[in-house]
Amino acid sequence: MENKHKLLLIDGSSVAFRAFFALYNQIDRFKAPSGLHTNAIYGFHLMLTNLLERIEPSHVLIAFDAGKTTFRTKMFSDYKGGRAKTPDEFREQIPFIKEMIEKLGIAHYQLVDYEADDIIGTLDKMAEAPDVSFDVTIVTGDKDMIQLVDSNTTVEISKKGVAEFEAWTPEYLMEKMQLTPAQFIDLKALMGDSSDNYPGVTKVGEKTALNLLHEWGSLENIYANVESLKKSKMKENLIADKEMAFLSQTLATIDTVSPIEIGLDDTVYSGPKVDELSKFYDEMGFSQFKTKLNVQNGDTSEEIQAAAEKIDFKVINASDEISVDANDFYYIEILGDNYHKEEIIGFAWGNDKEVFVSKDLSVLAKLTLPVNTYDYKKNRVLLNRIGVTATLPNYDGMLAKYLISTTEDNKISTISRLFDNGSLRTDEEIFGKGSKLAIPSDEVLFASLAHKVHTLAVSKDKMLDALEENEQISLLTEMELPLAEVLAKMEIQGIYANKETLEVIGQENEERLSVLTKEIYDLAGEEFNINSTKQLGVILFEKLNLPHGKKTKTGYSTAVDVLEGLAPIAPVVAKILEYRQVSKVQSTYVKGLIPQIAEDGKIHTRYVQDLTQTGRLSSVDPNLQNIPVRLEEGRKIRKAFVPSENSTLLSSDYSQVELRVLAHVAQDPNLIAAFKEDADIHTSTAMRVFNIAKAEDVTANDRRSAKAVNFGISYGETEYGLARRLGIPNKEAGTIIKTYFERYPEVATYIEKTKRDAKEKGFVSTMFNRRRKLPDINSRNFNVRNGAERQAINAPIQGSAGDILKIAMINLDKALTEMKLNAKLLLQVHDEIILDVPNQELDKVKALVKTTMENAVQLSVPLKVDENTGTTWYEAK
DNA sequence: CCCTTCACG
DNA sequence: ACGTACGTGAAGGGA
Repeated sequence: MENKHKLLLIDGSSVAFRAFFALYNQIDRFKAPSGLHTNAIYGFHLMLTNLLERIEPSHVLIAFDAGKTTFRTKMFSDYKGGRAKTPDEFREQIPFIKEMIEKLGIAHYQLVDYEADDIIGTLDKMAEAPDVSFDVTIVTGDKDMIQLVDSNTTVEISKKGVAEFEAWTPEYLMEKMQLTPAQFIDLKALMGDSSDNYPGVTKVGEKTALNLLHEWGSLENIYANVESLKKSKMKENLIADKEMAFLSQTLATIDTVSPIEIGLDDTVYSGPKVDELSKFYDEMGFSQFKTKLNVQNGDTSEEIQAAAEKIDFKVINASDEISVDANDFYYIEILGDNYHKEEIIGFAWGNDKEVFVSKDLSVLAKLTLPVNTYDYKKNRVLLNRIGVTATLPNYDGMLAKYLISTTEDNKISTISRLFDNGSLRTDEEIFGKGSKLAIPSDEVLFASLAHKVHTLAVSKDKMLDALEENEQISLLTEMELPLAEVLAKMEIQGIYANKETLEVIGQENEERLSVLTKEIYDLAGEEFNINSTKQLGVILFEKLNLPHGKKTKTGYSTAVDVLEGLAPIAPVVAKILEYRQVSKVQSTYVKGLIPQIAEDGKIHTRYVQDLTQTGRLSSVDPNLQNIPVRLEEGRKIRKAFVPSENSTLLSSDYSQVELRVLAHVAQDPNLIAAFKEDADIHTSTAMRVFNIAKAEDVTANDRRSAKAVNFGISYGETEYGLARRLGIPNKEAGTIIKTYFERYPEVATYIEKTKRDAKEKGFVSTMFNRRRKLPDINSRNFNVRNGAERQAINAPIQGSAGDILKIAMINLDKALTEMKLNAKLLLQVHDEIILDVPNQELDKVKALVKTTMENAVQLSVPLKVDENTGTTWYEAK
């Protein structure tokens, strides 16, 4: 096969500008030793690295604007006029960006009288000549270059930060705006461009321009038919501004035959000039890039150490005396994440002054604890596997970092960056990733372990200060740390899963799937891969010509709601829906779970304690928080989950806990009253919103609507969303929401206050001071901002409910121990816990779980717990 | 590796 | 003028 070349063309001026503003809020952090600001240089580098890794181009060119005046200013003197002066902090960085580009082995170019766009357009056309045929990716900060997209040119526009781009292709342009690339020029001709400062046609914005183009196809055709437009202000404007429209069209058109003096051969990507680049990084103070560069070029560990920071350590063997102090940290390394299966490959302990490392497990067993940790739960499980019981410390670096901020991950390398000097290399750098994951040499491994312990020790005080500042100390010591112990025990305990039961279900599924497959092939008139949405789309919407609803960015959507609409008119669709259901159960829950059953006949999930934005847990490897329940089809899977001998499964769940939390935090009298009366909350809302006097007069449909509103409110639902969900007109949904807020006025006040608070402080909190930062809450982008507002409304509710169950679990574990009961907590599913209870303890434990959960905290409304028991999880629900 | 789909609260 | 509910994890397809 022909090896296709890939050309990456970057609008350096606009990307640099984007980079500058992406890191503008941290401008003071980015300073070279010389005092030069480096945020744009750094951000530009990040973007570049990201693009080079993702696109793997063979050729790259970065084009810059040459100066203020261009051939366009000669045509229209106001072109790009009226722009705010570029900040000095930005301008001073441009020469360094160019220097960096050269050292990275990338070509850059600018041309007097022309813009970067024209250079890129010209090279793009050269790269499309039949004898060369490159794949071209153009990267820029604004939409002007969308006109260049075609079958082998993609335009990526920087969206957010330094890593997010929106990729424009002809298909995407058609889907988003129903325009061809050439029409995009006419769009700008009509609507003008405020940043390039040409006006287009008076009063014509994007919407009107799109309507005109959809109707007439081109600017020329609009004017050819302008007289046939019905009399309106718009028609007058079009006629009056005709000249400006065509001038704008010319200004908007990129010159693809500009007189550039370079060719494609000059854009070959040669790769970094390591020594020069390394020196440049020193000048800029980019220690992380330097470390990475050294690693990529296979330097010995010694040199890596020199580039990073050398942490001294002592290697300890089984026969050595060891010393450990309660203020020390310890850290245990495994390859990958699954601490139920992976072997310990080394460990370290110590403090910011001295660190010890070892690979000898007998040494690990001698470490008498408590000692500060990083991911206590992991250590507790790993030590348990070698017969050692870990002791809970008062501080855990991972949990502390998670509580301080959920915006980033909580890796030690991230802690190093945020709370130390950032010299710690990432695990990916040390161990590789994917298929290349491997244990490094002892030398590298030990250095890395020592550095981790050092980082944890150095960062502890700063992180405690941050927790103190946030009033989160007790959240760490009284919630997350004790919970880590409870979760560790649950994970170690595991839940029995019956392989035979799963196999029987699997057998039945296979038979059904093979029948369904045949039926679908028959109805479709051909064989195809039913699991492929792409192939399915072709069958349904091209071959069978069914009406397609929404489209995804890759093709037709075949999601359930779309298919459900088609089922009545095409029998094959009903079969496909049934196939999907069975196939989901088969692949994820039968085929997926069987290999997860360990030798002890149990499944041991891992709860991720430091991930969610709201404070909930998540469950992985396997996920036991999404075992089917809603449809009988999948619910059968629960028959495979069983208690230990002479025991029963007990499932206890909070009833409407999030709405109760809402009632409490909002202090809404009507909502509180409803819960105090133990009313059916959805019926109660229906009565209030639809003005129904008696509960028995509430129809099923009223209740369904009320239920949708009750849930929607805590997610910040909009009128449009509710209308769609209920299949009613927007206006009607609007009335329902409006009435809801009249009946529950304090809920309305609470939501407004929460949004205001979030905008002011940049974060929201749960009842227990857990925080969620909302960096987008003041975004100028309507969608992004609205999204953040919904998160602001939801996070305190979902998060407080999560915190409440965490408290209940800690209290319950304690009570079970104190009462010397043998019942064991097995699983947690957000508002529900599942226990394995010896039959003779059942009554006692049932009552204990209920009271413990209902009294975890005192709210203005009662907490209510429902319970179910059974000899399988299927029955206990 | 990203996208889509679908399982749960 | 813009798209649409919050929070997750896993599997399969296809580049």
